Amino acid sequence: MGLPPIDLKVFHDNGYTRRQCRVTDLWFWTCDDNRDTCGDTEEDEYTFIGAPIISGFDDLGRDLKDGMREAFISFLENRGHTRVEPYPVLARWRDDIHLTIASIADFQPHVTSGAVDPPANPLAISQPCIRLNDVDAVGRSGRHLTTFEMMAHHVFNRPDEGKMFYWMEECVKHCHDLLCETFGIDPKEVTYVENPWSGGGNAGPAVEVIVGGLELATLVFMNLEESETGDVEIKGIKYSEMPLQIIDTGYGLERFCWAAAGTPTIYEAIYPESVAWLKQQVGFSAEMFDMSQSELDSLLGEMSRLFGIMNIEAGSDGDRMRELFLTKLSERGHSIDSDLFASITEPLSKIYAIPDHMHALANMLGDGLVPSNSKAGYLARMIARRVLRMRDELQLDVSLSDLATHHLEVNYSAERMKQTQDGLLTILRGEEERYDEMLRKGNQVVKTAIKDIAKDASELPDDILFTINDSHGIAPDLAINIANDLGWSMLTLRTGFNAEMAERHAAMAKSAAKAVSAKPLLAEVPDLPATVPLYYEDVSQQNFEASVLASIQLIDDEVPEGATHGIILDRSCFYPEGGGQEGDFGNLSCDSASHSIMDTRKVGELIVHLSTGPFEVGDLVHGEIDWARRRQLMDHHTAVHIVGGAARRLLGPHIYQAGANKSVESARLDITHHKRLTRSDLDAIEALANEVVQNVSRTEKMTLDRKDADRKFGFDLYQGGAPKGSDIRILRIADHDIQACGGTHHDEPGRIGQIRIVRSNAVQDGVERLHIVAGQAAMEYARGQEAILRDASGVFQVPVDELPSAASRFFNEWKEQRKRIESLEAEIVRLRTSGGGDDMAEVDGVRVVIMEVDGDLKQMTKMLKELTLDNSKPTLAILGSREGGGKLMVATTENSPASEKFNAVDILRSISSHISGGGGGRPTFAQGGGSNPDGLPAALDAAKELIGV
RNA sequence: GGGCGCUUAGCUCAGCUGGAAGAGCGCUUGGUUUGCAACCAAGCGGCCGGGGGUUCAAAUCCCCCAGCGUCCA
Repeated sequence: MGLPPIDLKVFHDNGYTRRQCRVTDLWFWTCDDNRDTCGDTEEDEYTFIGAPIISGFDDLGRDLKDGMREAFISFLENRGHTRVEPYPVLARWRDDIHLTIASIADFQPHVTSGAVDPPANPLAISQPCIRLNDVDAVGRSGRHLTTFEMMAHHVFNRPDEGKMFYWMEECVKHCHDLLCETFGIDPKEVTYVENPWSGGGNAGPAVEVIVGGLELATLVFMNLEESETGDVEIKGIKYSEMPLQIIDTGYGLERFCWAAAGTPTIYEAIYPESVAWLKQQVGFSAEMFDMSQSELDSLLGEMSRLFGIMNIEAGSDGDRMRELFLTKLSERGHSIDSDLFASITEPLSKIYAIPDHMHALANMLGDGLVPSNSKAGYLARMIARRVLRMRDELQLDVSLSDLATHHLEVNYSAERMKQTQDGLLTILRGEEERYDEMLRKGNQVVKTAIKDIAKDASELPDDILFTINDSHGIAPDLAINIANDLGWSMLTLRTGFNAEMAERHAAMAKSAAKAVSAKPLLAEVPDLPATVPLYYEDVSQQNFEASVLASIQLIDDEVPEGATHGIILDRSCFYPEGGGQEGDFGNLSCDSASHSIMDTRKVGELIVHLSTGPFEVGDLVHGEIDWARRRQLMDHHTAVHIVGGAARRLLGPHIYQAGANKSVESARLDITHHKRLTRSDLDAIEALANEVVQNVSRTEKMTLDRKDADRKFGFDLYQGGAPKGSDIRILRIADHDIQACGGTHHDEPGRIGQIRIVRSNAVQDGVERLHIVAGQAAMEYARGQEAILRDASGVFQVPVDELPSAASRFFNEWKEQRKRIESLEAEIVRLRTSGGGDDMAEVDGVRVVIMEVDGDLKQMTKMLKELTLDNSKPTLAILGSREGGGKLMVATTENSPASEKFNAVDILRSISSHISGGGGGRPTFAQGGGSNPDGLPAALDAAKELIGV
């Protein structure tokens, strides 16, 4: 069965009745007796355009948003909710999404799974979000945004534990009171539409709150989880009730602002200064279209009302929509043709989209994101490029960083930014440079791609357009523009091409998405209590006693040579591989057996020792870890934290750990940064890191509940990835670096001794990998480097400090001498062929040179050039060499009696059998080789005979 | 994480159905010019990113590595 109807006292108390929508068939509640649609249909126009439906707000833009947000949250505070500060827009605490797409995302997965308590309960928040799914509709639909704030009240109920804060009845009442009392909305304008929600394995009843034809809020009551035996069915999937029952609401801050402002589009309500400024920069005005201002205003107002009922989404058929739109417009007394329509909406949609995109960029970069060619960074780059493209199409003479400066000034609240304004602008300048470079290269790419296409062609082959887009970043319509400018004036882009390309990308992504699941280490994971880790209590503990709980044959191929059994103990001070730190090695022994431990890994909460042999369950064993190895791993791990902190202090707040690895030989730390690091950057980081090693006497370690950890240190804690579970282990190195980390670390940084940053390389755009050696490994690295220098200086016979100059001198001399040899070889050929000796003859006015020489094909080529390139001396030259199994080359002077009389390929073919080979080439230049160098004289003799000399 | 592309003279790039390494700009010298710009002529300048393989022969085809770019998750 499906969900029962939502029938609440609050509806009846306010005179609402339940009806079925004539258009959508959905059930809804209304107090307007004349209403027979749910409010969100193709027949329901916006009622608030030019007639604000929310009262009490006179501002626009940032002030309006601030006022609206505050009104919302303080309303809920007065009703027992706790205000919670917004989370970052980069969802660093999650490994499944890059961006925060909803307020509930803040609490997934740990709070919504029940593992961790929420920061407050019930709570109120206004969470900045970014969604790029509908990016194409932004600016065109009048209401789509890539970035918005989702205002929300959330409740996490545990009825089984007697914790039931409130459910549907109270939730809808809060919502209704807020709308109709605080914001003074006429209840007749409000409809509540029943529309069950499901996604991600959960589901529940939900109510869409439609006001004035616009969906202002959604109230979701998530109390179901997917279950084969469930008794509730939604969209063909069965669900059953779950212990945690969550209220997930979402109120669109910007939509509330729009309804309060009554502007033609949402953009004018929240970015009024930017829209006005851009219009002025572009020169967008009524005169542009031969209209009076009032005519244009009236037209735009009518268009916005229409936008409300036109479902303009990404992927919808643009041509059909336009036709429909124009028809409806003319029904309302605005007869315009599609050209005029386009000339108004095209620039306008860009003027609207730019502030939205700039806001999204400010949110992302403000959170410390570095643009990149992959992952979250790519999303920022994509938005930046959209802005630049729109700017170019508007022919705006403003840089991206100028746009940002303006946006931050009029629309942004800088106290939200972790990144500095300077840092943000620097990053954007870099992005614009890249964009310019891409365009410049793109021009060249288009030029070479189309050079074989007929000038009067009307379409480009799909493959060319796909390749130009995918490999060079030039969108198909831009490629066509470029081609038009280059003289292929008939070319146009087929309608729907972009949609086809998107489909093609989707298909590619689908076929590439084959899950690579890790092979299990053990055939069967035994049901045992979690192994008690001893390595956190005392990081320097090297021995321990424990009892064997299981001894299981290893099945994975990916185990070290010799390891046969996985030993599970009740406790252990062996550190299992994790957090980029490799596992411990060592030894386990009891009275009857002793085996080496080749590696240590974690399976669930069990520490598995990879042993070279079995133990009996119940054996009491003595464990001893390979201390030199562990100590080196600790050196490297602690060093990585110190280096990361040093990089952040020197390079900026956007420095974030993007990955790390710590082995015995060295450690790697990947950091996010927008520029390549120079050696002097590395030197500075290295120097600061070593200062920390010397000056910070102790590291601080603590374990906090997740919600306390979040509150105390924020989300920069989770640099090493999103940790699981509710307890967070934290390592703090003074104020230098604070991170959640499950690795083993020195209590005293000084024990590391020294840190060297060996080199850096780019692991992807925007991510730089630092190669680090610390402690003993640093020493060994230095020794190794010195040995290399000694060996090299031994070869050159110079002191180490003269190596660079000696090497460049030798290299230059080598180049010069190579050239000298070439010219000498040519000289030898000249001498041997100038005197009229055995090597030279003449046949019908053609000089014939047949001789054996030294050298490979390349050298022989030089000689041939010497012989045949002089047009005043028509020559047939046949050279042979014994090198590499025997080589033969035949050439004639081009466009001369020699080339008319002799065919080089024929001559070569007829003599190459003597050296058991073949070859080919052009009629004036043939080359070949064989496997019988001793046949060379015979080949040359045969040639003489053939020519007749 | 996956796909695609690029790396050739100081710079920007052709050449890549394997067969004599190119163009434009810059540089040097000479010519022309009162001088400059422009123009003309000649010249200098190449481990064709690195390493392996296939082949008589690789800038060109195949594999690996490095650097860079780009599209998509």
